[in-house]
Order: sequence, then C-alpha cells, then structure tokens
Amino acid sequence: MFIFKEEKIVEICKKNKWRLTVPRLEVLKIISLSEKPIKAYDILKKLANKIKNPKPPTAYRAIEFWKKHNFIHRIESLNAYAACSHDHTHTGAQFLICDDCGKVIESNLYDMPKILKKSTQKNTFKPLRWNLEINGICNQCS
Amino acid sequence: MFIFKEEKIVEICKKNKWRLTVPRLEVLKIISLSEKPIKAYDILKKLANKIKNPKPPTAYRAIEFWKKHNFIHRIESLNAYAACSHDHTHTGAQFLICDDCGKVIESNLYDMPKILKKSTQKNTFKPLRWNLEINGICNQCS
DNA sequence: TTAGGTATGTTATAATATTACATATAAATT
DNA sequence: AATTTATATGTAATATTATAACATACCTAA
Repeated sequence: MFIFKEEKIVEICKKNKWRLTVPRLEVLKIISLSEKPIKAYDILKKLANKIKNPKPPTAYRAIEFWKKHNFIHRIESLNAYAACSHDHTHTGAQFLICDDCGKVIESNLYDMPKILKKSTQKNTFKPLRWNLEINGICNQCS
Repeated sequence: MFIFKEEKIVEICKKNKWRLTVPRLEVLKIISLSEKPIKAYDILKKLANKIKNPKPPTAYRAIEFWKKHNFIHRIESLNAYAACSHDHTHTGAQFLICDDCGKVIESNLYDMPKILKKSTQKNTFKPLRWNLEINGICNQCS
C-alpha cells in the first residue's frame, strides 16, 4: 500500500520515545510491502522468516502498536491491515476496495464531509473517529 | 434497533417468494428486538430458546439471508448485527457507534456525499456500496 | 408424484483474536 | 553502576467468529 523508509521510522520513533523493537519493525515492513491489505496470520507467516516461531500475540501486539500510532489501518470488512498512505494525524479514513482484485486505495478527506457532520448533529452525537469502506470496481479491473 | 412487524415480514416474503422459515423468522426477531447490535453467537444462544440445539450455520445462514435482502446490517467494527431502521433499498449505510454505551444509531443518506463521489472519481473507481462507521459519544452518554 | 431446487441439521474445522503469566529488556532513579 | 520501574516479548492455552462438507428434509412446479 505504502512503503515506509526505515530511517524515517527509526527517526520518528526516537523522537516520540517509542520503542522500535524487532517484531514491531518487521511487522510494519511486512504490512507496508504488501500489495494488498494483509491478514494477521499472513503477517505471522511472513514474520516467521525473521523471528523464530512467532506466535499470534507477537503479530497482534505489533499491529496494535502501529494502529494506535496511525501508521496502519485495519480494513474492517476484510479483517486485514494496510499501511497508512497519508500522514498520521487524520481521525477518519476511507478506503476504496476493489471487489475484483482486492486492492485497496486509501483516499483521505481529513475533515468529515459536511453532510455527515450534519447527520451526527441531528442525532446530537459527538463524532471522534470514522471509517468508511467503499466497495466497487477499480480502474484496472473495469 | 428497529422492530419489524411480523405480518409485514410475512407479506414481504410472500410477495418476493422468499421462504420464511422458522430459523429465519426467529433470527430476524432476535436481532430486531436487541437494543444494541448483537453478535452471532448471542443470536445463537437466544435462538436456542426457539429451536432445539441450533448450530452456528443455522444462525449464520439466517443472518446471511436477511443481510442479502437488506433487512439487517453488519457493523463491521463490532462483528455484530443490527436491524435496518430504514428502507431496504439503500446501497450505503452509516452508523453512529457510541464508544460508551455501545448503542448504534443508523443514519442513512441514500446518496453518497458529493465529496466522496468526487474522491472515487479522482481514483476512477466505480463505487457500488459503502459502509461508514463513526465512533463517538451519543446523546445519552455525553 | 416425482424431479429439481432450496433450506436445514449436524459434525467438524478454519480463521481471527485474546488472556494469562513468566521472562527479558529498556529507561529512570538512586 | 546497581537498583527499581515500566514496558515489551515468549509461550501456552483458549476464546471468538465463521465456514466447509455432506446428508436429510422440504417446498414448488412440471
């Protein structure tokens, strides 16, 4: 989805005083090198090339870490994970999921569309974060 | 979330020549009587009051049936199901999920917001259906 | 009333995710 | 530098969510 530069990651972690451990770095690499959103157990399988006999929690913990810091997203309808291709400040994300090839494009707006905001106001609901998944057919497949 | 009238359901099924079987009807009742989105295995537990020793496929098949016909929605981020509180024609849905009490408000737009449509066009992506989940704090909890 | 299609019952298992606790490592404090 | 504290990992077990496969039952229509 989006390839991170390792030096950049090292730098960001240092700056934020986050511990950049081996499982964390390897998991981020695996996700960011994947062409499509990748599932936890596929991450785990690839992780086995780097770490001796890793167990599910090792993968899930690293996933959780990067998700928390907005470096990756979970595509809910796919149970899969993709590197964030935008900056790490947005509280909402949207994804264009191709029903045909399975590739996912992240397409951020940063602000919630007015009409959605209005609809939350009508319900006196205070929105904090949002996730939009749009299924359809991508450029390449149509 | 939304309570269906049984006679109405019977009528709709007859009209569409859908088979309204016992597991299907009971599963729809269970979901529509639930205050919050309900999980498959909780549906299954409640179904046991109506059907002798039901197994997961019985619940999942009925869920699939109503989902296909747009009578219920799956809240992806919760792995849970809620009765559709709107009509059954929309191809997109959005949900306001309260992080505090877990209740979910369905708030449909029918048309995809222009800004989203524009963003799919920029990617020459042909949208077919969409699902938006907004987390935040509801009226009652704030 | 039989053939075809559709739905269910049942067993088993796959896929996804978390708990719990022991150990290790890094960072902060003395 | 040694000790304390907090954080991360290793590991086994198990919980949760979902599907496959196949036999049986049941509608519908010819």
